[in-house]
Amino acid sequence: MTEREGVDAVTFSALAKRLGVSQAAPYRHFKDREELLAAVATKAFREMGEKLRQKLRRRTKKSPLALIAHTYLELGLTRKALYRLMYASHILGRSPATSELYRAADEGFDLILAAIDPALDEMARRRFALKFWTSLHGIVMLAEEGILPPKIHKISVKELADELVRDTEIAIAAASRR
Amino acid sequence: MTEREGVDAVTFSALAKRLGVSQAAPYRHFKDREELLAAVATKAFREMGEKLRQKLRRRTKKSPLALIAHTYLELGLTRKALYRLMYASHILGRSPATSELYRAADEGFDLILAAIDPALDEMARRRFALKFWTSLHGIVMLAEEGILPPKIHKISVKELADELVRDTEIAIAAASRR
DNA sequence: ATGAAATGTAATAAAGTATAACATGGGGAG
DNA sequence: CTCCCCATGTTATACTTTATTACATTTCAT
Repeated sequence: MTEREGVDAVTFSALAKRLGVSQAAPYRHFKDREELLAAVATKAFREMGEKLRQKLRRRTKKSPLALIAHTYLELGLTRKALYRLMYASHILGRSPATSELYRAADEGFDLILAAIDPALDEMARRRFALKFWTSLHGIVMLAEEGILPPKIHKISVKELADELVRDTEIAIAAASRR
Repeated sequence: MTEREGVDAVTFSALAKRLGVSQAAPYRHFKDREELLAAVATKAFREMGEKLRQKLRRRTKKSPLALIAHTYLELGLTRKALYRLMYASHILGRSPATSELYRAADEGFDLILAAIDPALDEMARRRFALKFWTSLHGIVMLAEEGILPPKIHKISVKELADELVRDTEIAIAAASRR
């Protein structure tokens, strides 16, 4: 391992060196690496939530779902390691710190939920939100993997996300009409 | 780190111990950990492809897409670490070994593609396949995360996957009719 | 001002990665 | 058949990182 990248580069050693403190100092603030990473991930969720809420408040011409999709996509593609960490429960484990993380993540889900026609019954809304979220996550993950490089299969990632938004909105509209 | 799990538990040390050889022996077979993991992931893709092809050959009453969805889901939920590794390009890096991996992964995509009405034009088929794949991947990942525990949000993972299959099939049928 | 809590340090044990130098056994070329 | 080369294995070693322990110092609330 000559040089580490992404999450692997976040070590107590590196952190300590950057802060100009001893290697053991960070242990005064985080029980172990897991807790450190959980804190980072939680913060990331909160910040994304905040960013999303801001964007949603000053309503543009974009639909809420489109706004959400684009924000997820941007974060996922520009800060790959961070996005990945946010969903890396196997790294984050199940420390007490993690329950906070799940709360933060749930707030993200709530934002999606809020973007769906409140006239629909609760169950249908959850269903749509869940489908949207999982699908979006799948797009971001595979794109980020490089398994969906920008143009492979002749379809761009953004196009794919936009299509997801459109499909979802059409389905919601159809369900609302009934 | 008292005890490691998942991919982190796959170390040259552990491997050597299990095989009853010296710690350095595995380096004769794999350049480094990355290469070892890439090999494991590639094998997993191949095996899943094989399993899928088998299942698809002896046609049951299940539709091909349902078969694919259920297989992905099962692998993702019963062999979490492995499934995750398969899509962990940040771990697998970009060694020569990895291009093989991408080829293996692509074959998976081709299986999905083959399950979509060949009467449709190529572009539409790719689009459907891609949407289906990303969506399925999102469901599996989030389920595996524990972010979608079996019953959270009152919707089970399997239900979600089945809904994806249904939606996709309906959309394909609609597109074919035109 | 003082004593406890918070924060920092040095020292060290335990794992793991990776490489180098050296050993050996089996199979193919002659 | 013999020789030697290569695949495979070994020991030893350097380095990195995690994590803990025992000890020091700063801070700040009473």
